[in-house]
Amino acid sequence: MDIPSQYNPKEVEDKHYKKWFSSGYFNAKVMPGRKPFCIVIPPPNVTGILHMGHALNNTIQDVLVRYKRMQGFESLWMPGTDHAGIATQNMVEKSLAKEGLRKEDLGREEFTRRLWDWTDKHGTTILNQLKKLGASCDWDRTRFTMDSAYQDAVAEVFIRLAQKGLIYRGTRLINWCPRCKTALSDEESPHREIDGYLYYLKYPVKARGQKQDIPGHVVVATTRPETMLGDTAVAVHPKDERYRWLKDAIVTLPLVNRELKVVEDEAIDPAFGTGVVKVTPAHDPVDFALGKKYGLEFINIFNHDATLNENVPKDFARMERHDARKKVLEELAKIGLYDDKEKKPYKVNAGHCYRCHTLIEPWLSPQWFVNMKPLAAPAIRAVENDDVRFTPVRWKKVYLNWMNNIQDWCISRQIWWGHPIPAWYCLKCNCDAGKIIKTVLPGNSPQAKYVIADGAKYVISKERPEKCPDCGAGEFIKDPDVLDTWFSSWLWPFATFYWPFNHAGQGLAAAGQGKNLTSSEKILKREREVFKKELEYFYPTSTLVTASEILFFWVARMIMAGFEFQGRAPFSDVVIHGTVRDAKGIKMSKSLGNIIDPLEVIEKFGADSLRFSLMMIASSGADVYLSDEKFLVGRNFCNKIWNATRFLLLKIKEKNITIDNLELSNLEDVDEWILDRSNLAIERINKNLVDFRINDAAKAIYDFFWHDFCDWYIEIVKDDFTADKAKALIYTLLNAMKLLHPIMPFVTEEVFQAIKSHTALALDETIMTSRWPERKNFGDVPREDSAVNRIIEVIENIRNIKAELGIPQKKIPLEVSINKINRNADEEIWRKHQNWIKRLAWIDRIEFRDTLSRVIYRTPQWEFNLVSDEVDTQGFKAALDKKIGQAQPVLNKTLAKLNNEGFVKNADPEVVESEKEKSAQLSGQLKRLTELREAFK
RNA sequence: GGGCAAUUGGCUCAGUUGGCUAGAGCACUUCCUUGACAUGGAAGGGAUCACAGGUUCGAGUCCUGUAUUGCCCACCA
Repeated sequence: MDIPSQYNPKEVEDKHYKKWFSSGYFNAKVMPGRKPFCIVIPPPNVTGILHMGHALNNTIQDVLVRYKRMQGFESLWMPGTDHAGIATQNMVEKSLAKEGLRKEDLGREEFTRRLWDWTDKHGTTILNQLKKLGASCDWDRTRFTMDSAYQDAVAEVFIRLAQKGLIYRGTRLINWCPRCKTALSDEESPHREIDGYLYYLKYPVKARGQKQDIPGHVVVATTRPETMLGDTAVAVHPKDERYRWLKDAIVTLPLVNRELKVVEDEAIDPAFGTGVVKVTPAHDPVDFALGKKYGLEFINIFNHDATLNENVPKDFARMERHDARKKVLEELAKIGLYDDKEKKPYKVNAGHCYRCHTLIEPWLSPQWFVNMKPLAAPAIRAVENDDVRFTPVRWKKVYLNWMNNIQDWCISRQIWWGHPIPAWYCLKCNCDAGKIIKTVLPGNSPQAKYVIADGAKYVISKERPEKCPDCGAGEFIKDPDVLDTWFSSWLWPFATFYWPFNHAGQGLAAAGQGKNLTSSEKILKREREVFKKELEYFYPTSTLVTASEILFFWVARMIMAGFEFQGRAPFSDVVIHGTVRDAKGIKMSKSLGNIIDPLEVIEKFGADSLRFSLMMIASSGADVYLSDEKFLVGRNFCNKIWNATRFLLLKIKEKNITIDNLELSNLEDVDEWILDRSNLAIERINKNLVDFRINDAAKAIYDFFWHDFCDWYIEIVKDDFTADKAKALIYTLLNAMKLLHPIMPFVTEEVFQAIKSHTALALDETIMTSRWPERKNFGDVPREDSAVNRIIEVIENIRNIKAELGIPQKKIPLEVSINKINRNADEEIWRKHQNWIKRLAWIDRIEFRDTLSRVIYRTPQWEFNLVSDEVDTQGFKAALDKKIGQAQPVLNKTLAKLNNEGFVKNADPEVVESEKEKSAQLSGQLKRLTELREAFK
């Protein structure tokens, strides 16, 4: 039998994965009488390529799914991808640019076709990469947020919310990305600090009527001077005495020569700037509110690409916003209304597009919104009640804080890739009312042909309406916008089960896009029943594993959708893990060039090494700092497992031992010891996995396997390798492999299969579906005081003293003297286990005597001497002094406690007792150490 | 501006209801190729638990304040 001394993951991983997949081990189905466990994957973008964040996220999920599967749950991990509207469109646009084309050159239909082509070609890349990682998803269920049944779910949801009055169309100031040329939600426009200036502009003022004692101008402070072209008012605080006179003045907007209104509002801070604010209702959220409140004019001065439009003086039209700023300042300076020396550096917080990082322009435009407050209510309650729990729990507060301040959600996007908005506009009615204008916008707006104004009348319907309910005309245009990607993602936990069951499954739907299905109505009906049952069985799902970045985007909204459309939360636990960073703590990103590619790590060390290392490092919820060396833990552990197995199997072969059952017999103390340690490991791992402390579970199995099993048990048992021992070894090894399987699926399967083929055991087909180990008692072992623990202590003492004496690792004789008290029992332990001591402490013979020529170590039970000429007394004495120096203050502290009445009176009696024991033990120890030290003068 | 965290050996982190001579991994020092593994084994050094108060018989752990760092939210131009 040839087993190489180094584990080679490459030969192993693909082989096992193929086998698992083709055997259907990943598939889950409705199993009445069996409890379900379900995780829906956070669907990666179709544009995605596996990065370390995915590796971390999906390893955690796989660990949980595999653990539950082995525990006998019907364990489903639902996979799929997200169409990622803006991201995907940007990507395809980029590839188009290589051909020198823009999407407008192709037109919407052709561009959409390209998007589908691209999705078909690249959309499964990341799923295949997840397979490399070992992900045990039920791949037959793979869903896509744009497949036909899913589109139906999205339309259904839109219609239901619209019917409830929770969706409305309105003209609001929204976050506009001038590069992606679409509206974004607040969440998609994160604020970032940018360096800017506070500019002081002078607006000419003259008296209204007789009053003469007013200045010639008023100074306003602004960070965005270019927006002054859209000003329609100035504002001050009503109690600001300095500007009393403004009410009776005429303020003129320079360059434009528009008269500005003067408004007074509590919101104005007199202490900021000059206390006078320029008001641009169409381009600033605060000003927008003021505009609404005081009935100001809204003048939109920007095009959709953030160039100035025709609502500004001719010289400025079509200028880019930054150039316009420069020119506005120059022109004002020319007429003495601005002095460049008076600007002050100022940090501005401004929204940025989360896809392309372009500075957001607050822009007034008609969009679709969801009124979120009513949806939030049950989702807040559920988290408050712990019906949905967060791990780590601190996220609960973050969630509640956001939910309690939730704003309406802008869901329309002016892009081409995404779910259509099921809204239709009657051309006749709307054109007659001037609400739809047939025109061509400058630039390349997707709304090129029709401008649908605020207040246009619409019909909400999945299909094109036949007739207008008002005028009876039959010509409609479809709303040209698409829905926010997250408007489909928030349905993921139930839309993946084909809710609302109007469409058949993937196969059928893909074949006919829903059109050729009339002949298959029976199948459709049957499928519908199946899907309903599945949703009933697997929903609510169990645990959602995600990064904190998408808590609001996705997690919060899923909880809301769950309540709204299923009447229940979509999952009971949300596990939030940290962000993957490099060794310096900087977030890994492609643009910074500090990424570590998980696929390269898999290639180099294997998926198990990657998985184990990640799980070991990622303490729950904390950020993960990675560097190449970190993966050595996993690689070394794989190798350790491999070699331990190799050793056992070679020994079994060499001794010609046949193992055909795992009924353990003739157990000795050391066997009971390791079985006890096994039980402890099982307990720890279960506890930690239930609490989602996967790193602690990983540590527990690591310590058990490496230290208890390899360092002690295998080492002790080595020279007494009987058939009974072999059984106990294999039994323990199998249990360890099962405990480790969720984290390291491949090497554990390899070991499992190796055991299977090298023994006569009737094992399961695969470790994947074998039963999770349970605690089992083998006689009662006094844990602390067992003979094995005492011998381990002896061995450690001898090794320790040898090092202190500077005796190199050579075999030397040991003299031992056992104390008279309890002599027989103690001596028996020594005599019985002297072979262990000899081998593991490097002793060549043990002599039992009444008195020793020299005592070098002493315990209450025995004392011993190491016979060697090469003794470094200096080092030994120093070591003794150090030990005495450490023990003395502790003893003093303990005695002080015991002399303290308060302590003896108030402390738990058990604690007092243990302090007493401690003091006795310490003073004994100190006495022995001091005696030894004296003897070594 | 509001909120939430964190601060423990050189580095990364444990320390779960207050009882700890504060643990682990990596790194470091010394020794060992012994018949599974040098991707290994053995031993060791190294921390006044950010700081200042407080509660308590007792504080790394609870409370208050300070400092530093990080994250999230927010319409102060």
